[in-house]
Amino acid sequence: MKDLKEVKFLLMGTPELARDVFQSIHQEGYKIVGLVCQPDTLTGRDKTITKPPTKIWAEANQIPVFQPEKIKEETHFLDQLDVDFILTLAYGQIVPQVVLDKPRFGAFNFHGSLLPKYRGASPIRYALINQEKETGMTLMKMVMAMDAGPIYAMKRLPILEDDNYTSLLQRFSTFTSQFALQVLPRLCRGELSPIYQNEKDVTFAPLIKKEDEHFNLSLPIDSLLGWIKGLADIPGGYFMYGDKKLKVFHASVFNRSQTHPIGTMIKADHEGLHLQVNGGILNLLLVQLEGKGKMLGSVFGNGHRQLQGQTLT
RNA sequence: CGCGGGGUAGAGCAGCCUGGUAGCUCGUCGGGCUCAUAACCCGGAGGUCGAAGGUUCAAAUCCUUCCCCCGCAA
Repeated sequence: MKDLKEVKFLLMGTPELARDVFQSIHQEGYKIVGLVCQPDTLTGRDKTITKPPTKIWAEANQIPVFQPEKIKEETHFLDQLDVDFILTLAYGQIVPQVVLDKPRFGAFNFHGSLLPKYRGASPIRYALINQEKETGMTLMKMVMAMDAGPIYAMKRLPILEDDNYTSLLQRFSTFTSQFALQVLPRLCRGELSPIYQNEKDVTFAPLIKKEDEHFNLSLPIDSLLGWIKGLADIPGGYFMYGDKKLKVFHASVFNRSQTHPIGTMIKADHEGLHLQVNGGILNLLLVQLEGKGKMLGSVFGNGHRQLQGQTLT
C-alpha cells in the first residue's frame, strides 16, 4: 500500500464511542468513503427524531451516511462505493457476508473486550458485571460467527475500583481512538498477523434485556454491585419498592454481615440507605424512585423514613 | 393528542379523596450540655403551596387551561 491517505474506509458504527473513534480516524487524515449506522429513531416523551451520534458527525463532515433498516436485506448502497477496508465498532446489526466480502482488503471490527472473552453485544458492561480487573479493545477480522474471527491486535485497559459503565465507556473513547491510530497503519500495510481465538476460552456477553435491569436479590453482594456498575448510569438497574421502581446508580459494600432477611431496608434516614442483600449490607448511595429525581441515598432516606423495615424485591 | 407519577420553606417528603388560619425530617441561625463533637436538649428564621382563571363565606385541597420535571413505552 503506497499512501495511507489513499486507503478507502467504510465505517460502520452507531453510538458515541464509535463517533469519537471515527472522528479521530478522520482527523488523522484517513479517507472515509461512507458511514453505515442504525436508522434514526423516535425518542423521548415528545417523540422527537433522534439521529445516531455517528450520523450527526458524518453529516457535519460531508461523509455519506447509509442507514439500512435491515442490512441483511439492503446492501445496494454498496454498489456505488469503492472500499478497501470496512471498520466496524458497535454498529448494532449482524453484518451479512455479502457486505463482509465487499472491501478489497477485508472487514474488521473493534470489539470492547479481550477476546475470546465476552463475545457478543455487551462486552463492556459484562466486564463490570463480573467484576473484572481489566478489559480492553480487540481488532479482529469479521467472520459470519459473532466476534469469532481471528485477532489482529489487542490492547488492555484496567478497570478502576469505582468505575461504572459511564466512566468506563468514557475512558474507552480516548483509549480506543489511540489504539485505532496505532494499529491502522500496520493493518493497512499488512503488517498484522492473525491469531486464531482459542475456542476453549470463549465466554459471552449477551445483549442486556429489559428484565436484566431488575436486580436479582439472590445474587451475592459483590455480583449485585457488579450489576449496579454495569447498568449505571444508563439505563440504571432497579429494585421494586411496592409497585414502583427504585433505581440504584451507585452503591458500596457497607459490611458483610447478614442479620435480616434479604431485601430488608435496614436503615432509611438522613444518614443513608442500608439494604440487606445476600452476604452483606449494601449502602445505596445514589438512587431514583420512579417519577422522582435522582438523589443521594441520604437525601432520599431523609424524606422516606417509612422505608426502614420495608422489603425491596 | 401513546401510558403513568410529580411540582408544598435551602433539600427530601406528608397534607389533597372527606375544602376551614401549612406539618415532618435534614439543613440553617441562636442558646444549652460537653474536654469536645457531625451526638444530645431548647428556641428562632424561612412558604404568594408551579402559573392563570373558575366554584365557594372559605381553596394546597374541587373544576378548567397552561408551563416544567421524572418513570415507562417506542
